[in-house]
Amino acid sequence: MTKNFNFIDKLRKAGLRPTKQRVKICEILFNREKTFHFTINDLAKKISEELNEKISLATVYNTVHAFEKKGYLKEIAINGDKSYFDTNITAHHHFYDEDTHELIDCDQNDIDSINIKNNITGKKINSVEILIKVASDNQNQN
Amino acid sequence: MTKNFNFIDKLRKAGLRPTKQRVKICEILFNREKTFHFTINDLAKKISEELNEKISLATVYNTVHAFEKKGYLKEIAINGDKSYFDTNITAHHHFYDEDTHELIDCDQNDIDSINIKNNITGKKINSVEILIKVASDNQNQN
DNA sequence: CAATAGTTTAGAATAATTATAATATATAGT
DNA sequence: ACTATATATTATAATTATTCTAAACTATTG
Repeated sequence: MTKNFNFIDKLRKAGLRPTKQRVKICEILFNREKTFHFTINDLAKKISEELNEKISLATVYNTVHAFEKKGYLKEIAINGDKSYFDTNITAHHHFYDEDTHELIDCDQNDIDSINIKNNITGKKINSVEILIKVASDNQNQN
Repeated sequence: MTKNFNFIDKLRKAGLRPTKQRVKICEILFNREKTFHFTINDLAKKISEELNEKISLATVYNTVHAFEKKGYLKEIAINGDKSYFDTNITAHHHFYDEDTHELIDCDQNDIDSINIKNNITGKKINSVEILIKVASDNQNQN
């Protein structure tokens, strides 16, 4: 469990107190190879599966939002009904599988650089996110 | 009111019964020059402002979703908390003003063509949406 | 180890959306 | 035009997602 020291450190550096709950959530979110796309609900479910303890939903919300504010998580643009978060905070894009409602990372290198010729005057561009919606080829979507 | 005939026709062609409520909603949505970005709530508010009648919220939901299914409206990808719809159903992209929470159309011509080199196997691309988040230049967002 | 500032928690409150079931309306067939 | 039937609308209830609240708890500082 040497990794938990990293999480405690990580939280401290962001000015967040390393509470038990936050460290646990860190373990679930950041102890993994590939990036993790999730809704608050997904995460809450994972917590009760992988941990034996239960963390209050309100705390999950608070923690995720705290992590997002500190840049440890990124909120992803998807059609409005749910809020998705992403542990991959580098600039990248997404495929959204409309059949399975799954989100898949799309490497920035898989898309030729995007050149925006016209910006809103007086504003600066904070981010450019591409969402590529895909679906099974032989399936008719009505 | 010659325009209402168009709406009745439009609804009929989509197999939707031209009810009073649907025609009214058509008037509000499609009797305008520039595209209209809205949440269900925005639309409901507009209805009670511009019309003297009141249409049940459930009907507004049903109608908007029926229109979306028929391709008269497009749902737009934004960070999860709200569902936005767009009367502009042509391929185009959006600026999202994080200061004002306003959505502005971005013409496809203002962005150099996007070339996606790697698709998910067995899937076909249904749409490619770009969201450009902007904010005031001299304002610090924490 | 005590004080305090920040955190967690259960549950209430709010907001967004969908379901329900009764009533009303549009359409097709006469 | 009239009636039967299918579909739509409505108010309200139910559901789901999210935020707020106030009390109990915990990490940090001195």
